[in-house]
Amino acid sequence: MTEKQEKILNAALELFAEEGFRNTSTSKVAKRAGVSEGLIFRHFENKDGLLEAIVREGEERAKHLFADIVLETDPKEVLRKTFNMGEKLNKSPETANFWKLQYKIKWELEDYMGHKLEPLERALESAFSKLNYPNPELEARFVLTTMDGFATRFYLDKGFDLESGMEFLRSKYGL
Amino acid sequence: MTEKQEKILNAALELFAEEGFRNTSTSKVAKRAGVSEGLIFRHFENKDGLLEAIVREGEERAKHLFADIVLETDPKEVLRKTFNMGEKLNKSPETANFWKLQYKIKWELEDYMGHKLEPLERALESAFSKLNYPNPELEARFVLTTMDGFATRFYLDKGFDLESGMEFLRSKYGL
Amino acid sequence: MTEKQEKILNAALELFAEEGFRNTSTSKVAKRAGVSEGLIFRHFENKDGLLEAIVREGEERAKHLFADIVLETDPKEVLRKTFNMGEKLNKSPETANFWKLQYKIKWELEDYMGHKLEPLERALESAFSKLNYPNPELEARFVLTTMDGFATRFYLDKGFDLESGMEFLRSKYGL
Amino acid sequence: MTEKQEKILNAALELFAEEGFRNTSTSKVAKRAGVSEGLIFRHFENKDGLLEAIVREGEERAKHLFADIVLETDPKEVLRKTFNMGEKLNKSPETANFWKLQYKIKWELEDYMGHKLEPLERALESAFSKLNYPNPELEARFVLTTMDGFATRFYLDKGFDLESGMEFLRSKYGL
DNA sequence: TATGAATGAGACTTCATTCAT
DNA sequence: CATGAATGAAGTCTCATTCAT
Repeated sequence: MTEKQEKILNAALELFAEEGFRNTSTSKVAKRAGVSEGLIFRHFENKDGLLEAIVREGEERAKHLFADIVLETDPKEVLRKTFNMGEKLNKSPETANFWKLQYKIKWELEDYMGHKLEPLERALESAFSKLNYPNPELEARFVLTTMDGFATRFYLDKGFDLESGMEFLRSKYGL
Repeated sequence: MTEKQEKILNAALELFAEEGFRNTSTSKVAKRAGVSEGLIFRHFENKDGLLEAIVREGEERAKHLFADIVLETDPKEVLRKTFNMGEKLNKSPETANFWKLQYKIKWELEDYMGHKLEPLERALESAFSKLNYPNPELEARFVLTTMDGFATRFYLDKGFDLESGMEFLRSKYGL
Repeated sequence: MTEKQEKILNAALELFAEEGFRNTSTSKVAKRAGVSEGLIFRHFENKDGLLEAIVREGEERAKHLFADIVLETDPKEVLRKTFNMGEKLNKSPETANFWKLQYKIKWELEDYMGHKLEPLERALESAFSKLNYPNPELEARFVLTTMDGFATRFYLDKGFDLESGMEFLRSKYGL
Repeated sequence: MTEKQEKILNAALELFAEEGFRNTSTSKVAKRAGVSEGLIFRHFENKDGLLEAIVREGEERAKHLFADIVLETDPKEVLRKTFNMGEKLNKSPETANFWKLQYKIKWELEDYMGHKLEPLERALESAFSKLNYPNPELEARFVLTTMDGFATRFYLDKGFDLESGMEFLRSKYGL
């Protein structure tokens, strides 16, 4: 990954997140990256290729984000770490932008990309099982979908306080 | 609203929902509506005007959808009716399409459109208050955001069973 | 066929014949036709669509050109008319351009388009048969391929005299 | 001519013949030659330089091809060798490709390149003169143009049998 | 009101060519 | 001699919008 490739990727990330994939022209990306438009196509083949590269990076980062949770064996700790993820999505403007884009993309691709979340779902399922919840599978899916709702709202509604939502979840699950 | 205006609006609704706003050309809309392209501009001024009209209709329909809940005074009944909304979003392919588009639009407009939900949020708040929940305001927002998460997933993940989610919520709230 | 469609077609014909299909940009065509570039695509869908339209017209004109020969029953007259075709290809600069393009296209499409010539080939075959030539089929193909060679050279070599070639053929076949 | 120069030339030859000059990018040539794109420009200056090199090689090979005929003094033998050229154009796929390209180029350059054929034309003229044909000059040009027609058709029409054409010519000239 | 031909700006993409390494 | 990243001009095509009819 050369320096200019990174510049392109970052510019694309910002612009796609700000204005959407379809709404961002490759020429805008090139301009923001300080690079000739043609270079985008040499490195990523397509405008779609750019998006793919970003999606792949999202999957990579998601893996890292989840690793700590998935490897945890103490069920309460699994829940606690899950509900702490909110902070991690919001560490820097770049990170926030990055995850916002991942959410936005889902609608442009009409693709749930649920496979990203599967390991996490299984970890939660196992935790709820250990905690003797009556229906661990549903409970796990419920928690994740709820957190998705919180994240979605967080990215769309500037006034929404993500942390208070997470705190609410913690109290619901007795943490 | 003349007959042709309706045809245009419906065609736009379908296409925007299927392929996205930016990805749908006015010429496609005209073709699907069986109408000349120019007519769109006579009636709606802009492509954006088309979208606005659709958004306005969404607000209208949302009002109707919520009216029954907002006017309810029995708190348990408020919750029950809220958790029954899932069915209403899915009555016909047209309705499903309509509400899917409303969700999709949020991301294209970067607008939470939270005001649509405000009356409902207040109704839930009041219900939770009557039921002596410790933090009715948070509880209300939590329920709505969760339902948003369920709906989002429902529209993106063909395999997702909305009704089982609603059933889950009902059991959580002892209904 | 509107007036502007014809202008586009004529401009394309001239430019494709002068500079080749691949070497001619749609913007050049539009400029020469005095028309916006987009209009080309509204009417012909593609740059290829433009070429197709021209090829179709070539087939049409070829039919007309051959009709008189194909309907002739006197074998000597069939040959005479065939060898007179040279003149017809050269009546006006436009006609010359038109047929030159048909020859040129064959190489860009890698397509012999032999079907255009089939009726003519059968007519010649029948004529040679009546004249008791030993191998009418080969004789017919030979004559046509020879004439193709003459035409090719005529279009590429400004100094080549097509009529003297035709005269030569006439004398070879005793006309 | 270094080894890499040859590789480039051969790759260009193949690709130009298969897909045409304009339709072949220098990057494709470089890839097929297994060479960096820049090297093409170091060795041939231009994309046009590549074509020129190929044309020059065509002239070289044509000289060799004709040498045997031009030096022949027996007129019948001149004709016989001329009509045997068909085989030589078709010895290997590479040779076939090479000559096909020479034909194709004529249309892209709008250049008859008749000078290549001049020595051959004079040889035929002299042969026909010795054989007392009434118009040796015309006869010679006629034969060559006819053979050109046969070759053209051979390269464009996969179903065309060149050898039967040559055989036909031989019988016409009593060989 | 309604049509659809026409436009012009801008989208994505390709490509010959240059140049630092 | 050799590479391949980088550029900039140009190419094909799309599309919202206008306008004569």
